Amino acid sequence: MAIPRAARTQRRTRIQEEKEEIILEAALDVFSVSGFRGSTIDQIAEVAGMSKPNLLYYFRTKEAMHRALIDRVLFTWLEPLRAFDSNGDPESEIRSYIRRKLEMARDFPRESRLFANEMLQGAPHVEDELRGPLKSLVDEKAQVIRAWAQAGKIAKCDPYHLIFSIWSTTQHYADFDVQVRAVLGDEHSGEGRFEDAARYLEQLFVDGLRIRQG
Amino acid sequence: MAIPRAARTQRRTRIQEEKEEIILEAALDVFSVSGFRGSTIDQIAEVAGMSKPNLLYYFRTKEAMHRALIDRVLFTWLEPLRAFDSNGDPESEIRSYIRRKLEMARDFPRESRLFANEMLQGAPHVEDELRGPLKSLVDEKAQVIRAWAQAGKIAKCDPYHLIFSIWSTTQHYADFDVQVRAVLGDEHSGEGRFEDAARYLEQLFVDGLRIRQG
DNA sequence: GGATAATTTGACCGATTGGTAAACATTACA
DNA sequence: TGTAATGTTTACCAATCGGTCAAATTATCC
Repeated sequence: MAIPRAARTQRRTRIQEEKEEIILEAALDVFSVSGFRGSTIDQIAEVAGMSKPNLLYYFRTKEAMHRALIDRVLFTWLEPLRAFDSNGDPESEIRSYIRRKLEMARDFPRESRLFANEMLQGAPHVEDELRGPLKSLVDEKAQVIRAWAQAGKIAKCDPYHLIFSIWSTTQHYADFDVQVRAVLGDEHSGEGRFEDAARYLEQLFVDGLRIRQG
Repeated sequence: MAIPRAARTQRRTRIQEEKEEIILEAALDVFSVSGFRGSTIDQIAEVAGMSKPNLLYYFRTKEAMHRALIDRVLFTWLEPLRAFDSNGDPESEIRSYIRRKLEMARDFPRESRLFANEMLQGAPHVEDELRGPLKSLVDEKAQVIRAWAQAGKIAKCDPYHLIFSIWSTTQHYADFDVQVRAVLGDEHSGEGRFEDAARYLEQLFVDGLRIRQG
């Protein structure tokens, strides 16, 4: 008789590892587009190429699948901020943080959209993680930025809103990809748009628009 | 016998105006959180305080409701960009554009989320509007910005990515509101956060972070 | 006030939803 | 190679989905 997944205590078999990977991959495809409520187990099963009861053998509910996915994404999603080095040079740290976040938007757009979907719905499944680990990490890095500002290395500015603005500008290229492509037109919506975005954003954050009064 | 709404040609009655307004208001509540697929007519009917068949008397399908809502939101959503004055002073135009967009994120977060939801799903219902009217408007304003750059009034920069960055940074406070509140903590997530954001963003766009090499 | 048009609702439909039961197939391991 | 554990599928369930219909109710206008 099959043992329900949650009750298993022994280490996972090869098949379990493989299949769970396939399922989460398919779930990412579906959840990232339609959100939790808008996605169905049948859709995920079809993308994964297996039967619905087979999915439910590995994840007992739709919510468990979403949970596993969100947990994994949430961890890797904060990798660039964790890599933000307090001892580094302010300019190069901010530049490379922007670059890394932009690369993630380019290489992992589904992960970005999954997260965005969850935020739009009011983060019903991850609010604890936001108030806990996320807030702690941001608090820590905000202190670093504040110290830089007080040392005169960068302009005085609210470090939290600085982080928000880096998040939003970079993730925009994943979450609003359709809009970006539509506005840029077919000519400029190739992969080169990430180069252009990187160049623009680095300039924006380092120099601003250097507006001169007419 | 009742005449289906779409076939009516005479002017709308008072009741029609009122009820359609109530329905769209309720639909905005629901669609903005759960997206099109994740929302149900029953949910909207409950929020609107009327029976499901009554909703369907005014809007023949769920899609028609969403359509009417998106059309209206799309128009008002571009109001600030339309108000962007080519003959104005670059600094004050950009400043007030940021301010206006931020006010919209504060005062109309549901509209922002409705739009974000549609983008995340690949804009299946509005891609034409993006490639048509939206692109035209952005093209026009991008030309203005480009002219300012060439006249040396602002730094040379990609005007499209400039517009994207204003969109993303401002709308972030509506779309990712839960995250912003979670990170800022209960103390700083009152309405004052929009003042802080406005101050930070205006500084960012005008001066950048004015990073000085150590 | 009565006729007519507009509005509202309860009952219902077939399709789809998340999830289950149990039979069947495959794998791991002695 | 046998057998017990693991993995897979078909058939199915109750609940919910978008939407229809006809009857009942209300507003409008003469």
